[in-house]
Amino acid sequence: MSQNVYEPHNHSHCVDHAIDRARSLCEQRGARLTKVRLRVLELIWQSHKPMGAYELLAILAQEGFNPAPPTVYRALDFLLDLGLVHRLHSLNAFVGCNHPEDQHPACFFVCEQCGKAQELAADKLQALSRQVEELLGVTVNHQLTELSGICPGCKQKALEQ
Amino acid sequence: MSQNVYEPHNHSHCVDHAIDRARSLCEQRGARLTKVRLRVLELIWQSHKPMGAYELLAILAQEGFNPAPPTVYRALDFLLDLGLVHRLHSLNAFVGCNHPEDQHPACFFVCEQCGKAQELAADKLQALSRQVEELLGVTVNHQLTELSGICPGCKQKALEQ
DNA sequence: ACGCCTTGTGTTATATTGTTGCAATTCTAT
DNA sequence: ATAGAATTGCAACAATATAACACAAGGCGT
Ligand SMILES: [Zn+2]
Ligand SMILES: [Zn+2]
Ligand SMILES: [Zn+2]
Ligand SMILES: [Zn+2]
Repeated sequence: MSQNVYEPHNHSHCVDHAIDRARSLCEQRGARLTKVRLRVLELIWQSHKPMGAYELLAILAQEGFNPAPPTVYRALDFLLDLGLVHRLHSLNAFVGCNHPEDQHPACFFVCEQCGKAQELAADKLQALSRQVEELLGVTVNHQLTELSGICPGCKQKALEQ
Repeated sequence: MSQNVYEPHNHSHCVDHAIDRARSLCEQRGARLTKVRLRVLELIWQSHKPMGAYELLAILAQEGFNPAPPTVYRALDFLLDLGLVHRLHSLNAFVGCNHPEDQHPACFFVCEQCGKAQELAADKLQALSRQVEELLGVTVNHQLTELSGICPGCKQKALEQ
């Protein structure tokens, strides 16, 4: 289990670690972490709130990058392939992964109020996957669980009003 | 656990049951299962392959319904609210639910080859939900798990070629 | 350094999916 | 009958994602 993003924490640690791991993972895999790709990853890690492709694109455009959709989608595809980010389909958004080294089924809780996403360790989910394989005789290739609701902070704010 | 859609079965039973339950659920809730709504539900149940909104719309248009996007999205919203269909975000598609009576976290396996979707009983998932609530102090409102891979039939076909 | 191949990028256009707003109609209940 | 609510028709439009093709940059053996 990773840290809890709903609690105060030194977020620059999140960012630094993410970028470091991205660099070493790329080196290890012989992949090129180019300027756009790195910048997209940085932007995604600016907060724990998943970002949309066009939200990213707008910022890239301001910063002088080629302001066309393929720019950001290519970078995102690259990052997704390496496991450096996850895609949250229910939000059409992307969020950084905090343990890209090992492939894993993604599981996220997203606060419907503040939008922050917390990735969860997926031991149970791996088990689910195996169970489904036995039950149906299928082979599972991908798996994504998306939970949403209200985080403690937003509950508190709601009470105060 | 529901039946296995990857095995041969009398599919008209699936359809009939689904429509019957839809009618009684609507009556019970004082909701109106209008012509468009019923037709959309029927179309969705034509197979176990999730259908896209515009795929549905094209058929509706052929059948003389108002051929504008809101037509189908409104019907889908209605069906989603009642729990008669589930939305598979990773496919941008919709599939019938086989036990709409009780609200439940959705869990589907979708074959990447033939596209058929099997809904799975979610005992473990309900447990996951509670676990996440305790762990993070959050309240879970929605939950969706989407698995994908290859079903037995498609494995077999692959071998034969 | 040179050519060669692979990978990444620029550019334009287009496809797909989903929403908003408002008027007209139909249903329902008093 | 009539008021209020739910449903539908209609016309734009917004948001998300991909295709196709040309060009540039980097990596590699010679
Ligand atoms: Zn952080
Ligand atoms: Zn992850
Ligand atoms: Zn069936
Ligand atoms: Zn269901």
